[in-house]
Amino acid sequence: MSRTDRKRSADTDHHRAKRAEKDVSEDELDSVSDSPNEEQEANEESNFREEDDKSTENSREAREDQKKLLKERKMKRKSGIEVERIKQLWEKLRVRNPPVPKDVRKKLCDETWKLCEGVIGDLVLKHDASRVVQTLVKFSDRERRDKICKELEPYYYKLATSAYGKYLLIKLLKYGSVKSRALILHSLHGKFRKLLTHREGAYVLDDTFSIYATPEQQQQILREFWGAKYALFEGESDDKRSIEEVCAESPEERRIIARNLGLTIKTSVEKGSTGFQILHAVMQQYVKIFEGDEVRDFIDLLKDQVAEMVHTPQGADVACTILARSNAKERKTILKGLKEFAKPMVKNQYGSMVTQTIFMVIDDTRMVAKTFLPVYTPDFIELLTGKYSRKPFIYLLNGLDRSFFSPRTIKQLNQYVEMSQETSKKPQEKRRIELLDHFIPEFYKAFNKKPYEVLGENMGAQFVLELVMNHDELSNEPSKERAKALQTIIDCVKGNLTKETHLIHSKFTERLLKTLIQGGKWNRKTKQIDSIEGIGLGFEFAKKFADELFDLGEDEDAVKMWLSESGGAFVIVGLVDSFKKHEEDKDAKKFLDQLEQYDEFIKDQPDTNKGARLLEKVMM
DNA sequence: CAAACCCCGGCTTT
DNA sequence: AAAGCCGGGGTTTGTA
Repeated sequence: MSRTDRKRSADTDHHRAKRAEKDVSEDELDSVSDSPNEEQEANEESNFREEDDKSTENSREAREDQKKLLKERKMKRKSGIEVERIKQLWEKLRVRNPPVPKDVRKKLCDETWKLCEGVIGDLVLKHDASRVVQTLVKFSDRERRDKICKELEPYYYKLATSAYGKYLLIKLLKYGSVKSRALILHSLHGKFRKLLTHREGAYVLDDTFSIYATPEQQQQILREFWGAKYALFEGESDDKRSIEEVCAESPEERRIIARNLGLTIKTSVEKGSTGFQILHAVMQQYVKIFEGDEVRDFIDLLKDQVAEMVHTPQGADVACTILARSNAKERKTILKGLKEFAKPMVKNQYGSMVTQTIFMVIDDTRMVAKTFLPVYTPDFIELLTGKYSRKPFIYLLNGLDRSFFSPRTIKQLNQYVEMSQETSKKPQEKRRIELLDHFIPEFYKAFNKKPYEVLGENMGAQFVLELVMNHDELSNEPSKERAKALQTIIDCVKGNLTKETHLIHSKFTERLLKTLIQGGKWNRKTKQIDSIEGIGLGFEFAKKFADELFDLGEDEDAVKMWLSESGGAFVIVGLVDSFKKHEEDKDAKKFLDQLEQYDEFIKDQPDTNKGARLLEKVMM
């Protein structure tokens, strides 16, 4: 039964219909098919039996069946009354609309608990009774939950692999204390590998691993996949070595571990479990130690489904590793499978790293551009301003600039590049430039489409700055596009500054303008500007800017307007700095002279206008 | 570039 | 289950 089926049957149930619709906290368990009745239960059990011994011969079958049926009836008589009573209580307990008053709920709970205590193990594998226990868990206090957990200790594997029991197990983990979670983990210990390949168990294990297990417990679980020898629980072994350490010590051990991991991965992937986070973690271990043919086989196994793992931390690491280590042909296949998901991938925290790794390690930049550009083009503005998605593009423009990438990230990305040495030949910088060559026209197109909106967004303005400041030697030198963009920027900041909507009021505008006027970013180390020459920035831009906005000092109102905004005044500071270096230019000189007239006006600015304060100093 | 700030997810508490 | 604290990462800011 699929999840949706389950939901549907739940929805049609008459009990359910009365329920408040918005109650989403309802656990999945409760949405298991409703209206349990004896027939269904009997069916369940007979199904179970059939599964257990399929080998029964026809002739003996009848007799065996009868025997079992009899036994079943007996069982029912023995604990049947209790089950009935428990279910009655549960019917009252589970009502949601109106909710059961607390005191009544407690009474019902206590009574249910009295009946359940000691027989929980018998209840949990029946689909209706297991729901009773779930509700009980939900409404119980810490102490009682712990007791339930303890009582179920021998049953957890069965629970995890049971279509009905698995929900109870998840619920126990969810509401359980740290201690009871450890208990459950411990009881499942030794069975993790079996669970991963089990239809129901894989879900339970994945949740357990990715949501409830502590980092130590995660390591513990993963070690079990190395091989039986390493499946020791805490206390049983103090071996805390990482997989690399163990494998570095003994080639023989490495071989065994690699075989175990490889086999597990292969089985799971072929079963269609590529999306499980725990599997990503197992793969992450594997790719740390695989070598030779193992690498080729692994890539071959996954090359069509990389998209399924780029959104988890471990999966992204695996994806980056195989991208780095695959050869040209393999990369082509991988990219083909990724194309369709390129947009969600680059927007994802981890997926954007994968995207950037693709940009950084693949020699065939033409193929990369051809694969991704068409997907990005319709939404470039969104992507350029996205928290994560902008990173790969910033990289293209500016390399691994430390003001955009943390040392940790830089190190990690460089490791992938390192790994790619065997299969990639071009210098990394060459790859970046080639790719940029393809991308830059699209960047400009995106900006031109909605310049005002892009500049209005902080991230957008930052990107535009990187864009126009880029001065790599590209084959189709985009100087025309750049000049046009610079003009567009000036056009966008024309107009009345006192208007709320003027760009000067959005945070980054002032920086953008000042940097362009200075002709480069301020370098704190060298205490000067890293100026970029020959692309129309610096003095050239400053003159143009002053000319278009202030008519080079002849338009008093415009100058005053800029001076009375702190942000605007900082921009003027930039102009003054720039013009002072070029006093031989008559326009520059004229502007400076004109500005002297505003001496008083600047002095009269309140202290909140920090830009004006600074301007006073610079003008002296 | 560094300090301040902010936002979010995870964890603890009631 | 809700509220609040904490730490990490990312962003903004300050104005050389």
